[in-house]
Amino acid sequence: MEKEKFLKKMKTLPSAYDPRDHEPQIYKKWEKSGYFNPDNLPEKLIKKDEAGKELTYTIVLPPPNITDKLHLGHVAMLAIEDLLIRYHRMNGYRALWIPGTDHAAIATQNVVEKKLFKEKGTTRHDLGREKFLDEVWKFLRETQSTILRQIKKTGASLNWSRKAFTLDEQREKAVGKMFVDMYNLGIIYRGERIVNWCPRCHSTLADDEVEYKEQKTKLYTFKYSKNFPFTIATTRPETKLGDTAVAVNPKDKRYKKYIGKIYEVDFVGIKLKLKIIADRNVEMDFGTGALGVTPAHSMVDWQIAEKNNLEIIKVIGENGKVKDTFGKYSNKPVAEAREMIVKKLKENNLLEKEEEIENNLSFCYRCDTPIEPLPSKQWFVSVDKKIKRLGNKSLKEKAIEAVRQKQIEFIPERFKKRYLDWMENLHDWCISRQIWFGHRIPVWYKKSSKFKVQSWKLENKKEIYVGIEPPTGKSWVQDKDTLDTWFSSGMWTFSTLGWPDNFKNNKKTGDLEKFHPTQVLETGYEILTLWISRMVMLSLFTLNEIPFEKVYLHGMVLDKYGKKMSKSKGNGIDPIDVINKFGADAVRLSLLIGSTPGNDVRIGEKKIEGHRNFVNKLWNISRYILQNQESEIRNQEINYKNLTFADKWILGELNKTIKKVSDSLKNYNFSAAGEKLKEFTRDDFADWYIEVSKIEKGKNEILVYILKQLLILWHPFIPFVTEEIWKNLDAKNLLVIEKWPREKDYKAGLNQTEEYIFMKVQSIIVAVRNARAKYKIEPSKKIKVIIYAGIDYEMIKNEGVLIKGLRTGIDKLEIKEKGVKIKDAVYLVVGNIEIYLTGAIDIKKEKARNKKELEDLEKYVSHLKKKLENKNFIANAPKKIIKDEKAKFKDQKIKINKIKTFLLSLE
RNA sequence: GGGCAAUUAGCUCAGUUGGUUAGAGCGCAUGCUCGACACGCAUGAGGUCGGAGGUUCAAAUCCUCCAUUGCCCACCA
Repeated sequence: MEKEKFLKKMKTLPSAYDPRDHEPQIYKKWEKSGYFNPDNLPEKLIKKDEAGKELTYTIVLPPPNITDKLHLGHVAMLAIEDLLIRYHRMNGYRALWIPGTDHAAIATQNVVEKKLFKEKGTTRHDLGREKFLDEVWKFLRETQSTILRQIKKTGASLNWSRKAFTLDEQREKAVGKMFVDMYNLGIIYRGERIVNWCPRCHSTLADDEVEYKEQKTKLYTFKYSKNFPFTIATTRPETKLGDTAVAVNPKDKRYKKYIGKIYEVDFVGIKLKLKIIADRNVEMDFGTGALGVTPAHSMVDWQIAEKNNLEIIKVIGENGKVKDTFGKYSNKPVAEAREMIVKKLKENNLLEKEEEIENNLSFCYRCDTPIEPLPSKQWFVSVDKKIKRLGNKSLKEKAIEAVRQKQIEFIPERFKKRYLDWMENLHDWCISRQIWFGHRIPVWYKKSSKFKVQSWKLENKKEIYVGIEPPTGKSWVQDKDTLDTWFSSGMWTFSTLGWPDNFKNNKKTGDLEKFHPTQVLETGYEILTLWISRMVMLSLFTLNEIPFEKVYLHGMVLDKYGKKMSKSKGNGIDPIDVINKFGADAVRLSLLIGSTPGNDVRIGEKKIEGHRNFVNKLWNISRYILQNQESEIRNQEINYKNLTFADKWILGELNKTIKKVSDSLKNYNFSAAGEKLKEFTRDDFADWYIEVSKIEKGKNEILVYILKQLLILWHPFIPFVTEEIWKNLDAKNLLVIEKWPREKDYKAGLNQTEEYIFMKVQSIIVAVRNARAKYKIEPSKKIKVIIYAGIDYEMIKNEGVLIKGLRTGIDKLEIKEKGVKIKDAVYLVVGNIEIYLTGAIDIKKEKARNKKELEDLEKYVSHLKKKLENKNFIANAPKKIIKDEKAKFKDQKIKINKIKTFLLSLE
């Protein structure tokens, strides 16, 4: 009769939690509540600092590319950030998490270009700039909502009303203002730099568009002329027409005497003036150890030339041919010029050696043409120019200082070194890109002028106009180039908070005042240098304030074989698939647990499945409690006067868990926090306390209380299922805004001895329960159990002292009890079980059973006792004695847990 | 070439400033369908912590060297 009633009750909630039935509705409910917007959070939840100012907590979402589809790396990022945001929201902060997308100029342009070519066979040059950009925007309108929609599926509590895009109107304003400000201060200037030029595509290539290939090339060893004292080696004789120096290693004894000298030579009919200079980048072992410096056509040589103020002679033009100022070599294609020069050298007996070497050459990723490094006019941000407003420090200095002085901290710390190393070697930042999609450079030139300018100082103000709004009149042409995407995303922390409108007369207002600097920037370590450094510099430049206090770097998400996930390999896990299959909670948990900051994480479906199972476990815990505890008890206070041993213990464990979880989260140790919660939920609460509670059924407000606390603690990790259970508990508010539990002293925990004994008792109680069920013993009947606290559970079981009796039947327990000598027993009651714990043990009897082992044990125990009791004895003991002591027990394979229990028994 | 990391159970990984017995999940073995949960429960097997030295009363943890793997940067004239 009673059983039927119970089973009927059980049917109201399904035994397996199906996320698909709940997640979409829950997210809608959250959005409707408005709590993702910190302005809407209830006043009474918000904490204030000593000055009476409300606490805020801000994270900007690293904007995914607008054409992206969600991958597991995104989900890892979202899970971590959502965890931080939800945790702080529940802790009384006005927590703001700003969503947005990045226009990802190069990537997006490439996608559209490829698509156009595939569908219509047209290139962007066929279309022209305006029509091509129309196509890009058309494409973006189709794709842009995908990533945002997918982000919502993960449960991310982003403030959608503050959504931003790196190329929207507000950001365009910010970018323009930044450029103009920097230009006016001389931080932005125009200069030359070597770029990767594809003579076939007639365009520059970004560094990541260059492909390197091992190739066999000829290395020529030659003398420039007869009057030049030594030979040099090159794979590109034709560029030697532009040499202005020869570099050697300063340590190289062979050439030391030549350093500083200038030679005028006749190189295959062309006059060159060569200075011998020292540079430690020159390898003594390569070639002849002497390097002909061609500033205009090699990256390294360019740097050497800059350092040594060398003249720059351009030999090769954008068409891949020699320029027209080189006599008979003029206008010859590179390969032809090379042949001619080699031939000439041979004729003059200047070619000493011709050998084949393996060489790493750069090619255009699109057309496989060898790259021609060429100098080209570009816009730069100076990182070295001192800025008055910043205490006469440069951007570089400020950005280094902020980290050195620990205004910005890295998690994990090792990335601090990488940041500083990179920063210290930082050269001026080239911000112009020869692509069409992006923020167009806000510079206009007079149509008539030829902008032959080398640096900002030489700009003729009448010929150039720099401003946010275009100049009036038709005589102006805008610069064709666009800005590096990192220029706009580098402003992300403050451009999303209303800069420049919210920054008047050097004072922050509105959101900018409230939420900047942000607290954490959480992103993948691969963009540490690309993005983070730029954000630091731009924020310091314009606000003279750091953009964020902490940088948390997560690793890459790899497949279960440790490979990068990619579609072409077919090894990728589509997060949307697994979210549908296992639920967003399970996916999030899989990415949070078992991963540590800065380290890559491997993930396979099996892992997600395991966490799905755990989520289901939590569901069933609540299902059991909900069905057994009537609603009137759900808000009842705990009566601390009337606690059982078990109650005290579980409340004590809960306190420890709250502390451990809170501490771990504060230290960005998400995995540890999650694992501790899992351990408490399953091992302590479900497998033990709930089982014990079944012994004495009835009202138990502690069950409900602990469940509620658990839901709060779990919520930042697995928001959906916890919110759903919370709803079933007749809670008035959404769990999103529930207060995080404080670690309290309930005076409910156990003392150390009690705890130790209790740990022992745990398994016995479960065994009793099992035995009761098996032998159909009335729940009301009292059971008396006697345990040797001094003996390990394993020993008890093996030796069949008491537990075996329990497991095989209560009757036998009674019989065994007769032979036991009890003294100094501890008595306790759990439900209807009376437990006597005794430290007494009949050593003689045990000895007889296993003499050898026990002797060893006793010896070791006394040794340990000494060690434990007298640390000074150990500390002060001569080395030799300690070593002898150790040697005595070296070969004994004694399981230490036996020793420990023995130790207890001897005391 | 420069730098950073990793190496712990069959697999994937934890292991906070050196300190009682090196942990978890998965997998494996055995037994459980008893009133939340088989997406479950109980019990168990499995590790000389990559190798070699060193520091220390005490090392997975600190130092040195070596090996293997991965990543980042520079780029070979």
